[in-house]
Amino acid sequence: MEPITGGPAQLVLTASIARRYYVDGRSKVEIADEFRLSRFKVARLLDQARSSGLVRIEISHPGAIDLDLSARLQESLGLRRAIVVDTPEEDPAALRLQLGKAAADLLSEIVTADDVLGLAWARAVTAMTEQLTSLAPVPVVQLTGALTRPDVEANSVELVRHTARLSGGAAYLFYAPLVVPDAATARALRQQPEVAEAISHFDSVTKAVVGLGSWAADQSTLYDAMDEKACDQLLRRGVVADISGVFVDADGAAVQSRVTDRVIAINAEQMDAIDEVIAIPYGLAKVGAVRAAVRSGLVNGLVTHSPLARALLDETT
Amino acid sequence: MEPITGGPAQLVLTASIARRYYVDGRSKVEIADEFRLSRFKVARLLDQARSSGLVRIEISHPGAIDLDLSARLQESLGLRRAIVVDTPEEDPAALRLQLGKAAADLLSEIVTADDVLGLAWARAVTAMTEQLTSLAPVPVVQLTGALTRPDVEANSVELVRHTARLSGGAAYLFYAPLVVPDAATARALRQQPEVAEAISHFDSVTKAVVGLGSWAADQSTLYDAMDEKACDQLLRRGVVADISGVFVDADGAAVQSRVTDRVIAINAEQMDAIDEVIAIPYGLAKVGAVRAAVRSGLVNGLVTHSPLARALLDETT
DNA sequence: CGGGGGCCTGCTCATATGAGCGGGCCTGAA
DNA sequence: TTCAGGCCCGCTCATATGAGCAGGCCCCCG
Repeated sequence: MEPITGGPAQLVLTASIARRYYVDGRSKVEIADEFRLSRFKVARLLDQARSSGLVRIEISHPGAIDLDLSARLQESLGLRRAIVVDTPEEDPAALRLQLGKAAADLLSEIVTADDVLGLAWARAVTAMTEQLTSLAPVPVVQLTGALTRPDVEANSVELVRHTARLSGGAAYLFYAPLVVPDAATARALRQQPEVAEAISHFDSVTKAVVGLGSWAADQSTLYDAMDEKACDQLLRRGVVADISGVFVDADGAAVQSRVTDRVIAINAEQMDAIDEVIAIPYGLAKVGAVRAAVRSGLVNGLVTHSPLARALLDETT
Repeated sequence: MEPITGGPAQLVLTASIARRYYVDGRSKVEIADEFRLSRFKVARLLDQARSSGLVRIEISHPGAIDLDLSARLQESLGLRRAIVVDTPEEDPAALRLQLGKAAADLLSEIVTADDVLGLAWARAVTAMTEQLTSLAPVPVVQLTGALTRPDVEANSVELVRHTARLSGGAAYLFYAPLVVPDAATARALRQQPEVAEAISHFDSVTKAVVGLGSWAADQSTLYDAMDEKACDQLLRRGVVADISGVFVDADGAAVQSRVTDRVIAINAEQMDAIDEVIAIPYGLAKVGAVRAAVRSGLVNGLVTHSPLARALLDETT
């Protein structure tokens, strides 16, 4: 891999050839003619140049997206999409803004008129919709109930309505909380016309953007909204992440529990049927949750920031 | 050249493909299969990646030689050889040491048993021979008389003898000054058996290392050793460089003059017949001299340092 | 609504390239 | 000296690649 070449003339020759080939883009045959060598010799020198590290190839671009890291993350985790925003930012609100922009760009690029878009409630998803400036005309389906927190003004309904308006497509939205105290109430809510209507469209959703929380205090809006008993029960069942109301353990298996019945949201099976499910995680604390979500296969697209991306890659090693 | 690509997903896709192609070395067909694209699409994305600057290729190596600069210098000046040592060093003695080492490495690499080596007197050439550790067995021919200066202990005879001993080949050397007061003395000296013997071998020399001075005070050992009148005469004739006793003007034309007859050294025609003539210039003051020497076609190999190399490239632009 | 014009796509076919091979040469050991 | 081993070279032949082209699509303008 690194035995570097021989004498200085050899080195300079190799460098000249590498320049001609890689920088000037000439063919090996042309180079061979120019230097009076056989094309085989040229090919061998080029191999040598690469394997000895004499030629270094970097992939970079001026924007905020770290393409190389994105590509590596995508490949390493087997994702359909990965966008890594290169920022040292740590403030959650500022991060949401940057990731929201990247996710919005991604969404407007990949959503076509044939799609049906599903949106779950999450602050990051809200941040994305706020940055969205154009979108193919598609139906927009609300995937989860809303959580209203004192520190968050937007709610899931606004999010869906706003996106549908921008797109010009139909909106399937409803007013209901994400989690209710008991299964019976949840069942009753699901019977509500608007809710039932939205749910009936879950099967046709082709692309979705979901929230992704680590199952711990301050790492999941759902965790923070739920009673301690239920949280603990799920913890005991091995839950490490919630994907907009779908609980998964470290192996990526969806966890069913009584709590599941109290959630007004798309279920694991329905989510699994969606072609592209994108999450926008940030913060190093979410490493485990992201891994679980990706393992589950439910989430196959990520928009995140470089520190988390690096942590994910490191863990893989 | 720089219109960079479209959406983020597109960008990441392009980056992934570039990684696969350039870093992993897969073929375009393989990549096309992997990404479910036509090979044409892959080729176009790669073209785009390169032309947009997304893929950057650098040529570098850990040693002291700046390969990229060497290759560019060689190409730009149309040289057979160019070795650029990357050093900020300005002290002439230290520079000679470094360049001598590089030149020595070069010489031991390119000299084969079929060659006949010619060596002129010059401090840089002396520095080179001192660094020489191995050499194919070849005859070594002294190309010029010696100049003895109070600050230089080695002389051209030692230089040739030492090299021949190292090589194991025959040495053709003689004791004579580089320049004498009048043409008659020079003629007489050339009749001397050893001198005549060496001169008779000039025609068979295949590789030579020569000195290169800028025709000005302190920029040429020969200039400093010569009487003012002769110096001025050559200046008026447009001489800007002396190549071990061969005078050339800014256009690279060899200048004949009465002074030429007083020099005991290889002449322009003989030097021109040598396959490879290497000089080891240093110091920014020599830019013009190097250009002239290269233009003349007499010198077709350079071992120099990065500041001078850059100056030469700048002038060419 | 109808018709260019530009753009993207994948094709054909000639060319460039890679894998693997056998021959010549150099080196080191007997 | 002779011989075996390793190395470097350039060949053959199958494969990969590039240039240029024609069809289809979308968008914009009339």
